[in-house]
Amino acid sequence: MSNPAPGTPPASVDTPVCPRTVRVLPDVPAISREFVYAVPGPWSEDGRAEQLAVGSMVRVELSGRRVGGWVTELDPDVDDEVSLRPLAKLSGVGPSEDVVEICRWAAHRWSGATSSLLGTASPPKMVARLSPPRPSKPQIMPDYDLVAEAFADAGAALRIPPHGDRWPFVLGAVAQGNALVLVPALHQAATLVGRLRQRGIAAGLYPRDWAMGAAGATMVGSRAAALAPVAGLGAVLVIDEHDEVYQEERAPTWHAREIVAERARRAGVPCVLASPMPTPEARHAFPLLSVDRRTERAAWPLVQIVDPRTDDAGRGTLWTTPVVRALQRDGRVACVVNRKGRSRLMSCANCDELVLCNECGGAMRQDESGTLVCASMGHTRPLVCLHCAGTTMKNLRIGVSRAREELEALLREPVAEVTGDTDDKQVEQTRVLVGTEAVLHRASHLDAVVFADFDQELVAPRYRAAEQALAMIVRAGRLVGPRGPVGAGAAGGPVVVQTRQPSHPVLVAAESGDVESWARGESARREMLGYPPFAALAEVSGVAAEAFIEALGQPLGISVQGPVDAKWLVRAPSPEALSDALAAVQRPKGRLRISVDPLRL
DNA sequence: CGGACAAGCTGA
DNA sequence: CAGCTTGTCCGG
Repeated sequence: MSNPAPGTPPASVDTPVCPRTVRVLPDVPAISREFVYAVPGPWSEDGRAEQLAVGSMVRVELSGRRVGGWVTELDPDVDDEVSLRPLAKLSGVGPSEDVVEICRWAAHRWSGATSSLLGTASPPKMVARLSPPRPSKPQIMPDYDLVAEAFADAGAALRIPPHGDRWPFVLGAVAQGNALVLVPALHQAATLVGRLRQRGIAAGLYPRDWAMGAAGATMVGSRAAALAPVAGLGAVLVIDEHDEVYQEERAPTWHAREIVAERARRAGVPCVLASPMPTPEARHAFPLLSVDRRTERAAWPLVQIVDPRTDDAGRGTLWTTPVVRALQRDGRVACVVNRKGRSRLMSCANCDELVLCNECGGAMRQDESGTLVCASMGHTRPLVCLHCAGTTMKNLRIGVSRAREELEALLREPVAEVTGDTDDKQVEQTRVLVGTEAVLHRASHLDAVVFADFDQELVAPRYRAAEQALAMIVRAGRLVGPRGPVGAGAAGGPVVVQTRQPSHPVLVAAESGDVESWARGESARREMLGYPPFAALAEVSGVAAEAFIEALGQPLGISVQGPVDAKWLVRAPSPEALSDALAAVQRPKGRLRISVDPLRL
């Protein structure tokens, strides 16, 4: 697909529309200015001028050196055409015009450089020309009312349980035309592409098959695929939209789900956000649809809650009797012991109740003077147990290494510690694995998963702690299988959760396979506390942060908190209000990092 | 970003 | 005051 030049005068009759000048955004991180270059005369003769389109990748001379860049406008208004330098090279086909526009929108939305988004939207290897699209077999819509309903209007937040079948919805998406399908991991995307091709559907993997999408095909990929070219886009589907991998962690901290939702809106096609636990963001943007309750419940894992306060034998160690018993049964098991973050968790030495903030529910720790301070909001209270008035607390934090040693002694068999650099062979050969959350990414097909200290997750000083905790149970549940026989598969093993908060909404949701009441509560809480999607946040840090905050001032509706650890928090009632306010500030010199709606906060 | 150029610092 | 470092500006 070569874009016709928009806004070119209708004048010259038969001559092909060839731009004489183009505006170019250089691919240099620190440069956000665009520059106008002349299209070299000979390019009109050899057809290169004709190929120029918004998004085209070119090389230009910029202050004495050659840099890459993207064409952002054809025949822009310019004062003196004479002094323009010529384009140095036409490198290849680039992002389509709609994607260039989306990159501009996203750069503003997440207060970052357009060039960084265009880089993600560009082919990994230069593409000289697009080949004509492969024919895609006409699709038969799956005979399933929910699929039809999901893709009927603007889209939906679609609740499918951890072991629910997403394939009918993939077929539903491709039945609308060329689809954009996002999955959390690239290997899942590759599998999906294979399945689609078996069905005779023209599908490509992003970024590898960039040119296929540009020519016209269904595109499947992970986060980066949000910026894939898809000529003839008919529908968008995001699988497991709750997964955190959809947000870029480097600034600009763009979110694939938000980008594809905006693309779908602009293209007037449906956008379906599927997940076992639709996020407040998805539920805020789209109507909620769900499979029926009975099907949903059966496709959740079996979740067993163990409260260490009721297990005398377990006092003082991480491993309670029910957990040890579960681990002694046959089969492969993984234990998650999380020591991430600095949330040192304490419990009362007398009654074993957790030491939590009575104002916000977050974990508390002792400061130098012995006073309890909550990590999230900074509330303080004296060192007294609210439950039994005890004044002696014990530290619950335990490292993975010690947990492994304890477990090995209890089970009298080898236990492998899984870290980032444990080799796969060892992971495969050992029956019992211990590690941080990473163990859930490394292992496959387990017979049980144990969360040894789930309270660390539930009370972590992050506003998304509960959501992240539930997502972990979903991940574990996928490794052990569904609680009830689903289709041909047998019932799977348990996800065992050790917690001192057995009635926490996240655990009630996981245990019952019904996340609705948790989700409503979570949305209400976010709205009340002013967190996304009901408000927008930006974390501003770096040496230039102070000057930036000073220049920002106090625009109406914008609040500024901090500095805490040399970081400021800017809060606005909406993403638009936030990005407009941030964009209005003249950027001071020096390093500045702006994280919009950061995950860890 | 990286080159150009200006202003500031140093040593003979 | 040459020779060098450091800072600031700007690119078509």
